Amino acid sequence: MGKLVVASQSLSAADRLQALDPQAARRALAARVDGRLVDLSRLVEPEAPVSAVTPADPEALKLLRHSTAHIMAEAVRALFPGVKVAIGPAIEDGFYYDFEYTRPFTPEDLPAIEQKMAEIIKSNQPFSRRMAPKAEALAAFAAEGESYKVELIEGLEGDTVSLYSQGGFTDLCRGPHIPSTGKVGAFKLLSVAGAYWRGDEKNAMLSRIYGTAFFDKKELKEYLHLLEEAKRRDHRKLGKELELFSFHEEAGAGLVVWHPRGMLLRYIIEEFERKEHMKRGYHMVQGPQILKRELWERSGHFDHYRENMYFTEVEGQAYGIKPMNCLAHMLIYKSKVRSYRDLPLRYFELGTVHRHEKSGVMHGLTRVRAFTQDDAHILCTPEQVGEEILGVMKFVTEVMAIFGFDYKLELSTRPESSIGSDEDWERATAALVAALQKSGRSYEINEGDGAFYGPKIDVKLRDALKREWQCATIQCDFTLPERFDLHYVASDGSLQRPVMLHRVILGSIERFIGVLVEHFAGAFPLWLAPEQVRVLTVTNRADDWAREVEAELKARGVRAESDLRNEKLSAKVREAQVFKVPYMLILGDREVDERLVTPRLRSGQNLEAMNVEAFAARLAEEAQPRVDAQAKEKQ
RNA sequence: GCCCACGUAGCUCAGUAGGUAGAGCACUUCCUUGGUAAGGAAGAGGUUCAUCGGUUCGAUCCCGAUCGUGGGCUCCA
Repeated sequence: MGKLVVASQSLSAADRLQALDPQAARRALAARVDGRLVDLSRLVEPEAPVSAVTPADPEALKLLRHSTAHIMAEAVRALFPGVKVAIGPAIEDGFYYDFEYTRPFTPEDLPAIEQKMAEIIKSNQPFSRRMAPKAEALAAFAAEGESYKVELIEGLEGDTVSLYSQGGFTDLCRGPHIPSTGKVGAFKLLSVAGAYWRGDEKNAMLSRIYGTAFFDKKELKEYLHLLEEAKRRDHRKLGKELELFSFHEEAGAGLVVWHPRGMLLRYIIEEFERKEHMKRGYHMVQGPQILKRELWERSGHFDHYRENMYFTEVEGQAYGIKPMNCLAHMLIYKSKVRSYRDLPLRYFELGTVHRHEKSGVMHGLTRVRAFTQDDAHILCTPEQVGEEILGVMKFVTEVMAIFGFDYKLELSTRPESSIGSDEDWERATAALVAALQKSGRSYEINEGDGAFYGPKIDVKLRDALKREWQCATIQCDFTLPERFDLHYVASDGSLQRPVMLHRVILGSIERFIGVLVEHFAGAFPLWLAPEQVRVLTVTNRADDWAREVEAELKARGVRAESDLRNEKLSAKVREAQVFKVPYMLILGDREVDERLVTPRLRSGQNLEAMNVEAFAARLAEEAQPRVDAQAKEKQ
């Protein structure tokens, strides 16, 4: 709460704004006093600077949505007597409110709630704020059976709490709110979901209703359109349409089956990765899928990661199916005596791991139970750690630029369940922080979000729809080298302990491909497109020439196919468009006579007829790994 | 793992107040040789509606369990 002194000559924020700028005052939803948002009805000191928060203000939507959540709570209370209200904040794209009722709410309940909300909005009830002594508020909520509010108040500091009322509904709330319910221009309830009280799975499951609100109907319509666009780009839908991959109930949840086109895409990405790693001094290695259980006990995985692992037994010997690739890499390091002159050693593996994810968390390619990481472990001296981390960060920057992603950085620190000494954690964290600072990029901190063996830098990609995805991560580990007793001979002849960095660039190939599909809406840039060129014949008189063109392109390394079916050209064009093939070559009598091809771009644009050599030269130029601006355009 | 919803032909979806199921696309055959997003005709396709069990004279439709999917929560590359 603000520490505003109510002087005798204090005016409400609304009055102050009225005096300052009547035009803005009319549109104001709240006021900003000393940088703090307050209700228009709040009294403010005469000297305090006041400005209007109008719908154009970035904070305004949050206010509106939070107020709409209150309106929804009022509607739900009116329609479902006995319901308990929990919390209802504004979120990224809207708001929600959590309830406890004799039964969970279902989508069928939403229309009635929306209708009631519309009535409340139409009646234009003012939101009014009052401060109440804690004891009084507690008694009031307890009398109504609002046990969640009671719990919230008990957790609050101070002697008084603020309450907001509109119509017949009063809620514990910090505020501020819009002046009255009539300011809600457009809203929609979107979905229902279960949610744990206070986000803890040990607590009761509440019934959550999600919705969104805007100042006018046009904005709501645009938002709903964006949801449609996201649906259109959904990699699960496109993955099926483009014949990239499939999932099968009979195979198991979260297990991807790659079809030829999807596998080709994977191959292209993996080959790109191998080359990029070789350029940067990594060695390719490969470990087995299963390793003895004792090894997982030694590494700490058995104690800290068992829930996520699959185990099997052969001839009385217990094995763990690998959920991470680090163990084999340590065995390689240990296979001979290492000198400081050998370091850093960078082991790279496209390693397929299996993790037993909880049944409710799988999601297309982005959350699966078996996936391949572009994983590497860097073993180096303590002095080399900083430079190695920076090297990885540079690697990430270069690769993301090629794929066309912007990203942000996060630092995750020691979690509750972890191994290693405090000193090691401090050293490791300090090394990451130093590298982050040296990189000059800003970063956020996630307390307690590190891996069990070390802190990490997470890289979150931002895709074309501004959604964020966790892909790359860099983890600093002093503990596993200790547990596996790794060492190297230092320049003075003494045995020293190396430091290990765990890192991935794309993360999981599966997830990354899912993100790529959505980012490009399936229209991959030429270098990634599984099928780069499709040769289309106008009549079967061009079949021989088409076969020749296809063979010639293939010989030059172009991924070309031809469509010689007895179909009209328009049908062939349509199918190639559906598969989002970057180039079509139209071959009719004219092309046959002059041994030419007429390229048609995915955008619909036609190029002049040219010979195969000229076309191949154009492709060779365009097919370098880099972002094709055209491919990012909407299809 | 938890809450809610859903699971009908390869795909997208209709349908039955419980009486043994339909369309479009795709597929096959034939006709058509047609210049830039679907030419025409015929045919085949579900062991009967995810699986198993229950209620019922009778279940795709009601109930339960299991598997899977979707939206969330928790967790995560």
